[in-house]
Amino acid sequence: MTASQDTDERPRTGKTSTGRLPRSARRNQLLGAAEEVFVAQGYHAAAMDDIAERAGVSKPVLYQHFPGKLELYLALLDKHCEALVEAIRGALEATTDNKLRVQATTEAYFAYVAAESGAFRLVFESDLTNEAAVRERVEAVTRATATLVSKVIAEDTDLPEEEAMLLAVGVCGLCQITARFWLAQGGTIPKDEAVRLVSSLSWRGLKGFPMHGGEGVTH
Amino acid sequence: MTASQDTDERPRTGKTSTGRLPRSARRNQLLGAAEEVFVAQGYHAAAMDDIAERAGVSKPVLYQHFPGKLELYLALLDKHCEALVEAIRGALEATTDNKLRVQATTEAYFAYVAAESGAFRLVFESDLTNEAAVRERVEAVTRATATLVSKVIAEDTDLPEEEAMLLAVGVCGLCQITARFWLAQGGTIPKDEAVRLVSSLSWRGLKGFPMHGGEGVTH
DNA sequence: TAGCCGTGGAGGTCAAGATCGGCGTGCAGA
DNA sequence: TCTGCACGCCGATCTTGACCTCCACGGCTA
Repeated sequence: MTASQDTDERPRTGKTSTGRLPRSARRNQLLGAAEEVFVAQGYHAAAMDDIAERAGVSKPVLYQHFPGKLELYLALLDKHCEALVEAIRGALEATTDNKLRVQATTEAYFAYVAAESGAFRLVFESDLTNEAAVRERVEAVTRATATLVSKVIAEDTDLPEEEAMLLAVGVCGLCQITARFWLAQGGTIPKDEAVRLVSSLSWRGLKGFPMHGGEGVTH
Repeated sequence: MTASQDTDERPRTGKTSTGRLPRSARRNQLLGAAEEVFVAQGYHAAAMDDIAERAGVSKPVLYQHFPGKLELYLALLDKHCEALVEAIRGALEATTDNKLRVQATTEAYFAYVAAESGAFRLVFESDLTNEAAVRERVEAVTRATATLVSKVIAEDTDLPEEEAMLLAVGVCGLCQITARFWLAQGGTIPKDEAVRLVSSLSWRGLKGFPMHGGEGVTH
């Protein structure tokens, strides 16, 4: 009946699985475990106990590496925000043909969302948007990606800056939403087909706006 | 400096402001108070104490009208989900000209988001998406609106059902994302101008897909 | 005027974030 | 090889905060 009768068979060292790790390796392992738990359960439903258990360590170690739950979450969020922005930047820099740019950007969104870790949920489906730090980061991502796209739009159209920005936000949002829907559908449409459809929609929509020299279609 | 100095002038009874109300009126008032608090603070940060205080009643009355916090939230969510679907349905039924349909749908999204209550946050920015009941309702909204739109798309194109659905989700998402961005910008672009831009983007994107009879543009 | 019913403030419970003393391991030096 | 030391880890606990009910009070009806 005594609760301390847990019959722990510790092989010989006393550790459950991974044994003692150097500090940076342990930190990375904790980040990995936290990512899995946060992605699967969201911020609020994820308990620090869950993360510690997933990593095979006890709670105090978690607090020896991160000041608190929020900082742990922000570390992951920053990492994946940066990854997305870089992916979009890469897609836009890969070519100067704007049609191909649209395709590559759409492809980048789909690849980001399709990553097996599911980490896109931290950015696009966070349940901590009330926290100022999180909201600020998520908005910074949309602002950064949309700014990259809007520069391209503004290069070839006569649209004022704010309007180009609105369209850029729209195109990025279109990619994001459709990619998430496509993923949630679970593969009834092949990815390349979905990318082709969405980039066609974006490209035909964009190329109709007035261009330098008046080549644009008016309506 | 004391926070409890709210100078409540209770007219003559013991009630703070509204006095005794019939049951349905009280319920509506509680829903209104809950909506304000949930919109302003999100689900998790909102406390039942806050809602009761906002309504000028005490907590037990809240629990006499709603079994718990979740049910209160779901009641509001259902109300505003239904309102959005009906608005989109109305926009699509207002005409048979598809270009005007796109404009009206976009306009409906902007109007929905611009509503002074800010209730769109319950649907588009909920921080309770891990809760199955909430997730299910939010997905039902996107499914319902996109289905309405996809039927229109499928009427005039040769696209298979799944592809039309993907495009419909995309167009709805485009409206939703741009409307929210436009609102967050706080009026640097007039609403009509934003609607015009976004609906141009959507319409030009959509009308290029292959139509019955082969009139569509191929790429 | 007497009873009833709804309201209000104070409190219970519990989950989850955050923390303290003890233990065991591996290494440095003699 | 033996011994002392330092470090990383763990069980057990504290505390906070939020959801959810119990005893007194005052207006309405017969």
